[in-house]
Amino acid sequence: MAEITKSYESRDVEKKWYAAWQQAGAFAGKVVAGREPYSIVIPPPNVTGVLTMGHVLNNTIQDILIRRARLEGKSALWIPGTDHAGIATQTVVERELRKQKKTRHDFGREKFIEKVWEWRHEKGGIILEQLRRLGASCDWDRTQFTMDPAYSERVLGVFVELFKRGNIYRGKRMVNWCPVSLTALSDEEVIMKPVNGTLYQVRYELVDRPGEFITVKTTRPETIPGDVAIAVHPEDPRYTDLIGKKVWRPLNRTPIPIIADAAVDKEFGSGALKITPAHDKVDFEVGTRHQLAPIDVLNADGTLNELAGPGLAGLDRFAGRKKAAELLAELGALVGEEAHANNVGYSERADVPIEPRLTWQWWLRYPKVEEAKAAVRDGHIRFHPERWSKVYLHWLENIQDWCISRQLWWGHRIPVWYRRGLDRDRLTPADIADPTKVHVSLAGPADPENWEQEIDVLDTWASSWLWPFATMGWPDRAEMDKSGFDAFYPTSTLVTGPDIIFFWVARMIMAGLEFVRPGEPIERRIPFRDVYFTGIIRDSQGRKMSKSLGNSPDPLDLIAKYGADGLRFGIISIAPQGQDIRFQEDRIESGKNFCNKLWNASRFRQMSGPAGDNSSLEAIIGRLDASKFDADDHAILDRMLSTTREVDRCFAQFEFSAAVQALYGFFWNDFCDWYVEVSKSKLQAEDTKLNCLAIQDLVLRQTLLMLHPVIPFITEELWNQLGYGAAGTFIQDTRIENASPIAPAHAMRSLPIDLAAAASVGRIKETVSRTRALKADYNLASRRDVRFFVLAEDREWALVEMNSAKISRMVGASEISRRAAVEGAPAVVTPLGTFYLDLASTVDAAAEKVRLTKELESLAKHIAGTEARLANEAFVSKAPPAVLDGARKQLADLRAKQAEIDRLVKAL
RNA sequence: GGACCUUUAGCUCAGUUGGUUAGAGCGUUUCCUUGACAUGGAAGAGGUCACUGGUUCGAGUCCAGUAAGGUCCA
Repeated sequence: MAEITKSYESRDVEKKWYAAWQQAGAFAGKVVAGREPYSIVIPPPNVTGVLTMGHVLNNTIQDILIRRARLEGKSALWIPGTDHAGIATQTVVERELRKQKKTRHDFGREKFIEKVWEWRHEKGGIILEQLRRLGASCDWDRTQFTMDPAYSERVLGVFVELFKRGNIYRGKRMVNWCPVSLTALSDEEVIMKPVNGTLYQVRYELVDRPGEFITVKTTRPETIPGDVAIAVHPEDPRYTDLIGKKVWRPLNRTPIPIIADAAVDKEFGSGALKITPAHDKVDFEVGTRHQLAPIDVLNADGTLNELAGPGLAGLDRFAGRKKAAELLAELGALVGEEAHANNVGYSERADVPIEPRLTWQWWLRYPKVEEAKAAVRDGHIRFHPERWSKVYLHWLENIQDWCISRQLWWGHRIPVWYRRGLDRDRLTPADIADPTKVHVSLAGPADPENWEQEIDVLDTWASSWLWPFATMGWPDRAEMDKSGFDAFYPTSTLVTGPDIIFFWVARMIMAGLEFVRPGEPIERRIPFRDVYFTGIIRDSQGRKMSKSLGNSPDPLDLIAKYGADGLRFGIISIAPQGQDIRFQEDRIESGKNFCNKLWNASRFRQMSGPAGDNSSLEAIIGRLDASKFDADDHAILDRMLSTTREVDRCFAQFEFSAAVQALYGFFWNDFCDWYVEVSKSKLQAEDTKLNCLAIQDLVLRQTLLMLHPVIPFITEELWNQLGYGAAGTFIQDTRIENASPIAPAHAMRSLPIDLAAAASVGRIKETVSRTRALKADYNLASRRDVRFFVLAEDREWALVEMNSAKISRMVGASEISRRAAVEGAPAVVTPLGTFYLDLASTVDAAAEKVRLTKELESLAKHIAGTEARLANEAFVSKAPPAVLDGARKQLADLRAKQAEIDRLVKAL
């Protein structure tokens, strides 16, 4: 066994073990008979992405779950992969081409897609490499990409199937158009932002009553050339006589009608609304109701077209807005302007205002909406924290059809072929359903020369919503068998952010219910049982981390600085369930320090004595000699068991942060600060040495097992250095004993824990602590040769005597002796008697009096409080006996202490 | 406009079904390089639990309202 070095150096250890794990196939998710399956699919990161702190948190949690499952003896599978991120990837590659002064059109669709693939093979998926650095134990042999041929076939197959089932239709409807990406977006990809704009008051002159006007308020004067009517509310008395009349449209001057429609809000503006069906969702509906043909005045890129008329045509929409206002002013039609704050939809990716635009698109009527609600409402799928289920249900209640087509090149090209020569702008639903006109299939038409394929591709989310089953070979039976589909589906836990609850979580649930194991019970068809929503990582000022702010640390820098384990431990310890997280680097440093502490405690064990037989739990327990147990042995084993129970509870409830804190407290405070310190005297005595070493081994072994999912590298290294596993095995090959089985297991292995003895440690600790404080008060904290005299009852003194070597060492005393009486020395009242500090002669009586009086004051306050409670008739008659007893005992203790200090003060 | 979250020590946060004197880490003050660890140890200071009412013998915890900050949806 090599000697453990003085401090933990993460770099080499991480490299060594990750390679060893991979080489041994330790992450392979295999179905093993008799082992409960446990599976996770990674939320596929964007193939253009690099590792962010959000990924660190999210993937650390997944790794914790999967590694814990392995320790529990489950067949654990974690499937990694990336998605093709249509817009993002296409944008990245186009940006590179622009450096060569080229656009995708210079290459054409086929060649451009080749370029994207080139980019993907060169630079895509860096993030998966970075996840390895973090220690993620994914089954890398199963890495998937949504554009892989097999995966693509599954995506397109689903399109064909949903088309057959009548869920998919083609329609010319208002979509959210991104004028930068030049594609439609789904509602979910539009972010509403408050914008300070201008509300323009524009008057339209009545055709048959020159000099009379109707005034409307609009934020978008540049769309006036697209106006087809002015609408008022049918019950608005101000306008009833005008309904049916015509007004002059001020730009591109033409008469347009005044119509009545209940959609108009009488309260807003003047109560009259300009109707521009091509550029507003509500207006489009109004226009349809009144059979008014839309006039589209915008080009796809957001510039105004010829229909906008001279002066506006060719301008960008924002320049056009200013220009339109100027033109209106010149015409005398602009009668006012006011500041106006409203919400404007922005494109999520390009961060520009979207345009409502009328285009032909493919739409999906979501399947299994009701069942998807039931799955969560009835608890087949559990959300953590539970409150997100409300958000989920609310979205499903108000669900809208999903625009699944995108005007991009990079993506799954929609498997629809149109008969050559058809006018695609005039296809009716009947035409679409007619196989002689429109062909929908995976294979394509048998006579391709007569057909033209749809040029649009599918929304990326229309591929990732199949992720939990398409990554496991579905629907190909042979592939499913190969991947263990029958065992691993439904997956166990999904770990993701609440920001994609609509984009991804809800859609996966509907997809699973629609396609997997039709006819079987709901719990067999859902894609996962638990969904854990992480918080969002913010900077120390609470701002979201973003590239533009530059406030996002590079996780790889943090790994270099603090180690992957330090980063993992740190990030988990600051990530409470369900809350956003303020990132503070010093917490990551704490993670590193904890690793070092673990390292050095192990080093201490190694230096303290020969390694015994550590090859199994039984072997270590076999080395224990219960007859040699003292209070500290009982206490540390008791705390080990209670910590195990607590960690087990935390895992069951997805409280990772609490688990890490429990382990931190147990290991640092109970084991290192106390047990290791008292060990130092126990190790001096030959008759207690071996038992003490065995206890250290038992505690270290169990601690390493509990910590391994969180900090896999260092625990693997120490596990091997300390010889807890057979040669050639990993820590994950050992079964962790969970809280539920561990207490009986230890009891059966004749490990009797004396709880009363364990409890006495509390009194010893307090005595040590108070005595040290007394020393510190007299500036003797660092002296190791102080003498104490003790006034104590027989029972108290017996405990002091039994533990005298430890207490002397912990306190730094050369001698602790019992006296019948002591005069004129500073003293402290402890649970084990009154300890007098022997200052040999000189005591500052006045200072000592001040010190003790202060303590008396504090005591008096507490005594008064407790007395008041006990004097309260209602409390005595209604409080439960245990609380009452506790209060009485507390009062008795406080009074005894008060009497003793009183005596000390008088003796001065 | 609707829904949800947050408010506890200088900072970041715990606080399980209401029950002894409200905890942790970091920071801070004093002391200590003693043989696991200075990435450390010891001792200390620091809180009217946002506010107002209510329920209760008892409220950081339950209820109602108010205020501030945040998120999502419209």
